[in-house]
Amino acid sequence: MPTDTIKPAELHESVRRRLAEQEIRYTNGRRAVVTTMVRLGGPESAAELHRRMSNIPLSSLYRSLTVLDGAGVLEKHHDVDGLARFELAEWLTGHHHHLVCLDCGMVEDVELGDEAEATLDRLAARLAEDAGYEVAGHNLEVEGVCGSCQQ
Amino acid sequence: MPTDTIKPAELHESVRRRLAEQEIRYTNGRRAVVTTMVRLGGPESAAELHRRMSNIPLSSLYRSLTVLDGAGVLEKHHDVDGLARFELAEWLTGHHHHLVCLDCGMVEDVELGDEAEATLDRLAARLAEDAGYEVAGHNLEVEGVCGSCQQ
DNA sequence: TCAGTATTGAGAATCACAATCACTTGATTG
DNA sequence: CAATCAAGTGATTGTGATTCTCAATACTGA
Repeated sequence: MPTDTIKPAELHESVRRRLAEQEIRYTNGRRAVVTTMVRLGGPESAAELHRRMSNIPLSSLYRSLTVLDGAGVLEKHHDVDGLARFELAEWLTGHHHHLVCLDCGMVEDVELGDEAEATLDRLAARLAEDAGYEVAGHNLEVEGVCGSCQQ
Repeated sequence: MPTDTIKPAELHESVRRRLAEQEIRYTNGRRAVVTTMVRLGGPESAAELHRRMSNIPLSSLYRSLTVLDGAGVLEKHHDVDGLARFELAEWLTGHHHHLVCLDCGMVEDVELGDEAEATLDRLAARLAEDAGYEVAGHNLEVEGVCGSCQQ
């Protein structure tokens, strides 16, 4: 898990700076969201986050998530059921891909080795250029059945 | 666009068989959905489909989409906003990947060359196995800005 | 400290989508 | 060909996630 390697204090400082650039305050509520995201590590739904931070009202939580997403601190994805899931942005955690369990819906972060990543990068770039796109990024989603769902 | 190469008549026949295997009728409403999907080619939302088929009530459209998805004729994805988008399943159109425009949200189907696809396949398989997953498939999503959104 | 702006909390509103239910259609059987 | 009966449809209502509104509050800079 990429987030293992990040010290919370440094991360909060990075986030604070990022927000400051955009003149957005790093309030307690927002800090709490980031802290919880670090603790959980993977992409989590608003409902799950709320379960861990029941003191923060849902509406405020959603707003914090929106603000942090807009500021590039969080990234918003949607799982198989369309539920929104948030995770710390890649500039905080490192570039990674997703393993999705088709059975339980869990999403796991995985990193590719450098060589593999470079290959993928090249593939994506070629693909985009051929279609007249200006490349911004890529994400490989691998679908399968996770260990605990297999037996 | 992969779907260019498929004759509607054959495709309908394939779909009919697929549904028949599961004792599901290929009704007019369902056929209309498939026809519209072929015409549009890419992943489309229920709302967009409804715009093209305003004679079919939304509730019926949703049901048809659910049935066709369940039967494996359509595949359901979720776009950046969490909106569900449907497209013809890969066994009908061929395996492909997605180019997403970060600006207008449009999703385009793209095919990778055989060698590239094989490489990606290997990557995905290794990745999944290392994590104890039983691989089922993969999808590469390349994000960028499309031609018309660039200027 | 004061004014002005950003943020929050509580609740209502919205939106995509699923479920219900009475009615229709269409396949099957005699 | 008509009777039968399950599958499908349309209209409507329900639901759950997310967003909006607005009054109350907290910051920030002068």
